[in-house]
Amino acid sequence: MASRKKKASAKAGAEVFANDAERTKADILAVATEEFATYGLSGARVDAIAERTRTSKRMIYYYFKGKEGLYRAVLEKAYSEIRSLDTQVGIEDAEPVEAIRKICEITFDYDETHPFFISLVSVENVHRGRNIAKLTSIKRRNAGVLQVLGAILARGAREGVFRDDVSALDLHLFISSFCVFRVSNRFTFGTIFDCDLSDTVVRTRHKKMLVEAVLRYLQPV
Amino acid sequence: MASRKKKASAKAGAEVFANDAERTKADILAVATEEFATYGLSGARVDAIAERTRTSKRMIYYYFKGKEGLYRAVLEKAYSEIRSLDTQVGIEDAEPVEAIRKICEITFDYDETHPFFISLVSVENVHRGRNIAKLTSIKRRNAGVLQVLGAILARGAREGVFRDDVSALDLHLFISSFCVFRVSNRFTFGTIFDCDLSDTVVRTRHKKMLVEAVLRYLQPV
Amino acid sequence: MASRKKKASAKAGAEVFANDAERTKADILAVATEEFATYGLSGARVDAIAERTRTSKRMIYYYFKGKEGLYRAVLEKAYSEIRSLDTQVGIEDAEPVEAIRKICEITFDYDETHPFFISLVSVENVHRGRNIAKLTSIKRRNAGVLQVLGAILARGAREGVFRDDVSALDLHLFISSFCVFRVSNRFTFGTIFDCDLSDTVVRTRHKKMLVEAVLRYLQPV
Amino acid sequence: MASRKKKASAKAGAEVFANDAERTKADILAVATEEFATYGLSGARVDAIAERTRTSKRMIYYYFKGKEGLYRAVLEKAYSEIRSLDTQVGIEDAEPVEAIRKICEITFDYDETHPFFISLVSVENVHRGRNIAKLTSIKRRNAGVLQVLGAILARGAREGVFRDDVSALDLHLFISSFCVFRVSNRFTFGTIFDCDLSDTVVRTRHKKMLVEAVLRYLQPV
DNA sequence: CATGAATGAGGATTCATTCAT
DNA sequence: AATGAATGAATCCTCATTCAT
Repeated sequence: MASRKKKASAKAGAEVFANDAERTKADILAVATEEFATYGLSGARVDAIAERTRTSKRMIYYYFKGKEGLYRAVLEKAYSEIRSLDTQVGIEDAEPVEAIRKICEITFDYDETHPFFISLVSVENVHRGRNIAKLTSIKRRNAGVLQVLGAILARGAREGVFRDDVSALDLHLFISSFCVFRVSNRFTFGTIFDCDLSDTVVRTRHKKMLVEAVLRYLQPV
Repeated sequence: MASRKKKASAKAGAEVFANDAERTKADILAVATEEFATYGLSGARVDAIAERTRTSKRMIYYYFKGKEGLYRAVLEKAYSEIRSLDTQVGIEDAEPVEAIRKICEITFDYDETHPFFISLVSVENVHRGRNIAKLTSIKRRNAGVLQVLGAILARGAREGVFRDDVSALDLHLFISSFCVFRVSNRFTFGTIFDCDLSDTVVRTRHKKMLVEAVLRYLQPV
Repeated sequence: MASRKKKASAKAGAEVFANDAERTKADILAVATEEFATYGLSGARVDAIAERTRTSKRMIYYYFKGKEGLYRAVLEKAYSEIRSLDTQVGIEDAEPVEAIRKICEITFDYDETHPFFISLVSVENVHRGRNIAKLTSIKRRNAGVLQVLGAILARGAREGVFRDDVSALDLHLFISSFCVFRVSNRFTFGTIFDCDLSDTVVRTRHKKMLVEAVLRYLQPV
Repeated sequence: MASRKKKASAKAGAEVFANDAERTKADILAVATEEFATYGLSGARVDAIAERTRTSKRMIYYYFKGKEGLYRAVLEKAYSEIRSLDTQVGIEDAEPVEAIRKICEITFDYDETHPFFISLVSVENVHRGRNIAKLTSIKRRNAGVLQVLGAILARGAREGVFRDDVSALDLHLFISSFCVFRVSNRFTFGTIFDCDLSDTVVRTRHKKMLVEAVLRYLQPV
């Protein structure tokens, strides 16, 4: 009955999922992402995930072996979705200053619109990155930003618009810090300082602030 | 860390603790801080905390009512210890540029040396700041930084060394982002980009980077 | 007693239980009935119940959510079993005096043979009927006696054998008082007055006493 | 400090309590009576009792040895207070019919106004009268009613106003049943039959009903 | 691929009671 | 006669996981 429905809709929009199995897995992952992001690794409940899924709890074990397997799959999927960010854009050809501005803005917007991902990363860090260490695929893919940033920095330095003593790693750290922190710590920061970081006005101001700070920092002396 | 300090001072000057009750509570809090920071709210085990304590599990319930009560007490204590940071220093009288440099460095060093506190804040944010919202004392105390920063910014602007369109809130966010992120996300960042953010050389470089970025950003146009 | 019956019928006709789930639940309920009746709501031990069951403690939580859920289920089942008492009999057609005699005797015998039920009701009253208030099914079913009694009283009055100023409610209270009290208070009463209310001779005498008292009370003036 | 206050007031109104000890004990007993009546033997909490008392938890152990000792003391006190009922009255000299009417009404009123006592008796019966069996004093005192009733019945029979085949025990059971049940089972009865047995109109009607039923039952044939 | 029933092991919490002072 | 601190032993409950079908 439930499977019937799945098959029907799978055939209707056949372009996305090859088959039911993939759909089921994706469904579980989507729900699990939310659960892990909201309650943490230990706080997430397998039962709760199963309940909000089209399928049964048994399927989680069938596809992901167990809770930790599911968590790792969630983590992997979350990280795999940012990859596109840096490679797709094709900003290496743009003017250095513009390229940096673009990267800042894209990063800022991505983090702003993906709070579950940010939360997931927090969770993983609380657990000392034990799981991400095992997912080598993430490493391979995500380290790509550094190439992009490095190329832009190099060209900027060559063209005399950027100083030449800033590493791609440090610049990425700088940009990420601001973008991630605003989202990851919005609750404690918002509570303590009585402000709403998700407010549109604030968001716009902060995006501009980031770009300005980064570009000023990169200016040659 | 907090536990280290506590025990040391207890031995150094016996006058610190009025009685055993306070000692017992402090002991529990120190251990719990580590546990919650390491395993998260749900991941922390009351049994594990009790075992590493001078007292029994029963005492945790006697003094803190339950796991969540203990967590809240830990949170409160952790936040109460930073208060000193901004007020004690007395940097309001220093030259604006020097004052800002000092604040950046103090913040950087504090976060660097208090990873459990940083982790605790992450945990609290994953749980959407539900607990910190109830601890009004934290709010009162910690919002003090803004006064200090505001005064320095105002004087800097008056003296013409700072631009006048930067709010204390935004500046604090900027500084905190970098200092906190380096610690809170050191595992995922370190793994993905194959670097060790706790390395002394890196740390020194980043501290300098922060000061430079902040001061450049504050420069009048 | 309830457990006795259950097991017997389970063996007699295997069709009674559709599946193991129902059997497991019934098994737990039977044991729990005894435990709650004997030790009260707080005095009953989930562990003790589980131990005397075919299944494990975990199942109690699986099926009944918790101790209180189990207690409520026990209460509901106990009350659902009396329903038959009044409706099945079909005494509405009998001669009024005979009908009343019958009802007195049935009530007397039912209470006499169901001490666990009587005890359960005591327990529930000590807890101020908090749980029964939530079980609306009980209300619906058990209030049926009043219809039966009312019809008999009306006919008796019409035929001139009963006075016409007695309500079904009061009559039911009258009958129940005696039947229930004899069982519910047998221990304190028996101890204080050195008598055994469960003795066959006493029981017969009291049954006769009840009928006589009720019929005399109903006589027209 | 607290003891000071007690002594002062004890001296002021010295007529009631011989000393502080007696006052403290009475205070504890009063609170415990309510607690045991409301929550049952296992449901009552020593902490809860202590908290509502002028003294500390330690005193409960000092005076009553433990929870069960306290419960027994509560039981004993509750039963000792009815004693007066039968002996004080001095109705043996009244006309038999009037004497019976009086006894019915006194019993009815006493139970109606002492719901904690009634509840306590229920609790004790759920626990199979284990504790009351140990309190021989209760037995001695309370069995006195039978003498009184017996004397009245005998005189009534002699005077021809009562039948001569009714025992004092059975009559007492009859009267008690009604009076106790109305109070002890008011919650379940009230819920199931949607009525309020504590309503003044109902109460008056039931008191009259009891007297009438008893007197009719006692009438010679 | 799918499901409801079942569970061992562990986890949080509570309780009556005692101890040091 | 009194008190705050402390506690061992339960007691209720939950969780990730597996089994029978």
